[in-house]
Amino acid sequence: MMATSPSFRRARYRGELRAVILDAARKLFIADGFEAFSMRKLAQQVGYSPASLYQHFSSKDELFQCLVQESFGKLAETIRSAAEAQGKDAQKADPVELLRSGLRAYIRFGLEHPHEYRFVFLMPASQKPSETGLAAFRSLRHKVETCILTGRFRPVDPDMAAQVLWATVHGLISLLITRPSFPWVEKDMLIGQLVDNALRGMVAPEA
Amino acid sequence: MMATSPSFRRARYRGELRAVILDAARKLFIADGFEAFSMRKLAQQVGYSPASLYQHFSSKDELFQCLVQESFGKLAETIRSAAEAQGKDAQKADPVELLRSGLRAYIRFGLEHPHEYRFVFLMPASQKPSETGLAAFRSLRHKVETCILTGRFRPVDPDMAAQVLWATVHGLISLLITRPSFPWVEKDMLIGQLVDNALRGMVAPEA
Amino acid sequence: MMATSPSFRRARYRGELRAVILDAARKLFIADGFEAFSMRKLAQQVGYSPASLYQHFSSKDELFQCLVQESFGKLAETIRSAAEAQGKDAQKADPVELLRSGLRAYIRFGLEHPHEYRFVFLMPASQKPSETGLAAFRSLRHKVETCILTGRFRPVDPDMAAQVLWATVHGLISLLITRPSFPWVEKDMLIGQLVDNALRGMVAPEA
Amino acid sequence: MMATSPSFRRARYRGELRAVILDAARKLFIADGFEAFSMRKLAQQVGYSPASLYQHFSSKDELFQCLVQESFGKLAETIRSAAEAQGKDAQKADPVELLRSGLRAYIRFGLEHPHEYRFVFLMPASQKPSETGLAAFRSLRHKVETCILTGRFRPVDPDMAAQVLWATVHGLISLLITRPSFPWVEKDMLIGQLVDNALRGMVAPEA
DNA sequence: TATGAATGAGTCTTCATTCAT
DNA sequence: GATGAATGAAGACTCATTCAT
Repeated sequence: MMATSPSFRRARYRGELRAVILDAARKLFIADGFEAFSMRKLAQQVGYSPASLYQHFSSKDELFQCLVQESFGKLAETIRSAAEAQGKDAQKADPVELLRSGLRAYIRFGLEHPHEYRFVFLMPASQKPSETGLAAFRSLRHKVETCILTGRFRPVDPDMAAQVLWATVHGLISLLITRPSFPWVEKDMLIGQLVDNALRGMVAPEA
Repeated sequence: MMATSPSFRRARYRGELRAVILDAARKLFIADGFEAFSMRKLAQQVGYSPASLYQHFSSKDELFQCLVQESFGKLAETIRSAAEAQGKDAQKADPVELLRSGLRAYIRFGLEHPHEYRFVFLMPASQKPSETGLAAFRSLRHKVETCILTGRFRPVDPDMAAQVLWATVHGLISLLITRPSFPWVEKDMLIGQLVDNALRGMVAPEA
Repeated sequence: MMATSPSFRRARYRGELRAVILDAARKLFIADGFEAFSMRKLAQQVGYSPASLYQHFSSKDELFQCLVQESFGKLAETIRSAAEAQGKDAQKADPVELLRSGLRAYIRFGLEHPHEYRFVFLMPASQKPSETGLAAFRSLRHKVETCILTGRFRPVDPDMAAQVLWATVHGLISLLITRPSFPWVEKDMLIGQLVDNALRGMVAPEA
Repeated sequence: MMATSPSFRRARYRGELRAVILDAARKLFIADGFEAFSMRKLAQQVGYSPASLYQHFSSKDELFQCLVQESFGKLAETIRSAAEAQGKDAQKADPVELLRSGLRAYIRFGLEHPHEYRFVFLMPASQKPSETGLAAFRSLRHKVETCILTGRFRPVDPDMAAQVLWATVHGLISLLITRPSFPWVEKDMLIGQLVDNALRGMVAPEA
């Protein structure tokens, strides 16, 4: 890696270092796993002394929390932009379709950013549900509510329905991430079927 | 605890020690988490010297793998016995109902033995799917196949359907385990709805 | 504290900073003890960067020596002013009473400025007796000499008598400072008795 | 030092290591002071790896406490044996003389074992007065009481008198230890005078 | 003058593991 | 079987200090 070359290091702008360190940290977490991560290794990776890291992050824990926050931010951003993209024809469009594409976007994000997803959902987490996390869930529930209010879904508790959907998609993402060597069927089809199946179970039978 | 008393130790039969050690190890994992586990603490818990453990397990890793195997065994056994319990009237009974109660048994096991489930599915796992695991999955797929062949399910790829179901229930278990502080709705209802919803999405529309 | 506000800092005159730093350093020593003191913490307390301190003190050690000097100065000043206060009627007054009040002033200083006293006498000291220290001792010896020359004290070596007295009062100060939780009797009485007893041992028996 | 030679090390008997480590630790404390002491240096001195020390002492602090205890033990033992040595003719002997020789023994111990004394009285101590320490003080107070009850001392509070005496002798010891370069008068005479003077101040005037 | 960045040396401590007894 | 002793490697983190800006 060029990262350790002094000339490269000297070129870094002010304050950029936090980002550089965070990137390297993420790589290490990804490569070696949560347990194998150490400040020493990170310092080596970045090309600095271990002590240097502590000028940018007060502790290993703070650094890790930053990583989680970043990942969560990306997830939230993805969800939000996906929602906005469809916001235009939201009124005309079938709310079930909106929900379907939202769920797919969520799964896609998880699979395309497995490490971010890991940070957010598959790691010894700070126990309290973050406000951002709750906001994301509320957004999902809102979509579900629309489906129910418009009669497209059976009349069920929107909280419960949203939790069922979240659990469903989370299950697929986490299994695909943590069991990559399982003989899965073709993934896109699997994703499609999982989402379709969950929604099909919710839609009200046509009069 | 009496476990550390010499007299108690002397009473142990040969080979029994492996079990004693494994039990203590599990307790430690449960109590302190994966990261805090160490051979030293285990030895102290058992009442032996750290060196002694190496006469029963060649390494920390082997010990851990044994723990995983044990947990997996319990899971497999639970599933199998649940299946057998219903096997008698399997021919008469609705295959969808068989499947439903199987899925519920799986979820129940996960929630009643969160640590076992954690060992099997939520830990930095040895990557190859174990034969026992595949067997368990095949058992699930078999039930799904029956549903399809009897026309109770839409005609879909049984592999895919089984994977969808597995992901669905796994998602709920893992979220309930790792995010206990999320404001979940009443659990039994949630479980029921999740399973019902997934199955409802699969059953063939009545002619 | 306002000490860290830039506006406050800007108001400081040149050279004043040394004093500000020394004051903060003393506070830190007092609050956290000698071992916990560090340049970093000092810098933080003062509101400057650690590097800044090195423009005012060449090293941690120099800074510490300054602190000791300061403390010693206060002690010397206290003793001297106490002596002067009684200097007026020195000729009429009983020299033993002068000595008594001097010793009491010394003890009082130690107990009222335990940290100063600590700096001077209870810390890994630079080994050579400072000139200031010797001067202070000479002042004590002079008072003793007067007692001897006027026949109020037994005819003993004034050096020895002065050392005995110094050791006696130092012992009380240092024990009271370092063993605050010992079940001491009432302090003022203890001080009075200690001084009175030492002097009583020295006065010549009345003809 | 031979201490690091393997052949020497191998010769060590079981359990002897604690003593070896403690001795080396004391030397280090003496040589470099409390602050400069580190487990690393100790390990190097003893010829072992740092980790080894932790099999004999659970922490740096425990090791230090052992050192203090040992020193205190020696002090207590010295005092006690000195008392016993005179116990035979205790009834006939002048109680003041008993006290005098006790105080001298205490000072002698402090000067002959300055490091022990340092550990016990001149170091950042665990704050509560140890039971052993209180016992030693009570023994001193008892001697004082005898002097008072037999009319040899003025009728004063024995607690206060004992504290005055303790402070007096402690002052001399600690100054002689920490200020070795001060121009002291001849030590034996100084000791004699200090003790005699303190006692002289306490004895009741002859009728 | 002040400081952000950097660091080499050092802190205590824990770990899994080995080996002679 | 069991263990006391020992260790190399690693852990997070702090320190006083320097230097270019």
